[in-house]
Amino acid sequence: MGRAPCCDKVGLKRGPWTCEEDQVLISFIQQYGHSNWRALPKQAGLLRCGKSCRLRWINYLKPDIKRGNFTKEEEDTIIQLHEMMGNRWSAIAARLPGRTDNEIKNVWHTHLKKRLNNHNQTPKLRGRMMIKENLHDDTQNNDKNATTNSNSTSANNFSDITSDEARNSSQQSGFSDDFSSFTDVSSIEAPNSMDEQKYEANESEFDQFPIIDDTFWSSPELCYDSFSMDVVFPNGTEESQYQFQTCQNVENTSVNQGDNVDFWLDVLVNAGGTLELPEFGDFFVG
DNA sequence: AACTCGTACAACCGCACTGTG
DNA sequence: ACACAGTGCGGTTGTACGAGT
Repeated sequence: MGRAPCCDKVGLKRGPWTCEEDQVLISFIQQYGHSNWRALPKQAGLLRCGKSCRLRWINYLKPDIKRGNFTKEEEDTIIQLHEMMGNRWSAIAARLPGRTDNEIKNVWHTHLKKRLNNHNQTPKLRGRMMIKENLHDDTQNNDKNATTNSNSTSANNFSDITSDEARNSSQQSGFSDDFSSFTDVSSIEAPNSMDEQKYEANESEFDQFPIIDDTFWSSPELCYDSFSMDVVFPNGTEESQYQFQTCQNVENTSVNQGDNVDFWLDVLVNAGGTLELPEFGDFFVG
């Protein structure tokens, strides 16, 4: 059985909104709010369906909507977030205050896709996570996945290895102007230092860490709650907080590459700290 | 001036998700 | 557990407008 349509289309107006309709909608919402979109047009005296009213309000009339062209920074952010999240426009819009998912979607299809195509190819997100120090205690996973050695030697090795990998990867992709194909996360600082414990992973352990490719964020085998972190770019000029959201089904988790993914993501969820990217080559944070 | 074509963006459509009875 | 209404989301379409011929 199909669902009933959201509104009865008979007698309802479609197409572009007029100034008068906008004014009616604005003043009604200012006065009564929009607790029920379905009932709103009738109450407001608009010959539109509730869905159309909601869309018009959210995408155009809401007071905090930022109009005008996207800045270079906003476009860069969209590119980065899109690489990370894919076509999850609402999630991307959540990171750009005043911008709507529809607007971002449009600007992606009309401007940014082209801009990336001009670079011959879309940059690939690829990366590995590594926790160096200052993390919450997690002794259960700690035994399995990390040592408590606070010496930074391994972290340096890690940087060397990934630098080479990054360079190789970048060469293979032939993409090195604005982005490369490797994301490297070398350290996380937890905000709460009371129960911190230092972790470090050696190279062989690191080799088993999950690669963060496109499927990482959408694979049904990798289902986690959301987590966020600050990413500091190596040139020190850009700093952004990235919200990673995945589906919520930890029950059916099965990770071929071992349990490390559980551990690291648990740590990330709990830490919410700062990531400092090592100093090497070009790279893309997606 | 008239026409065609491409671009930008607002709006629509259908499906998915969530809350509720 | 189920059905349904309301809402959110992403893909797609429609239309206005400017550039080119």
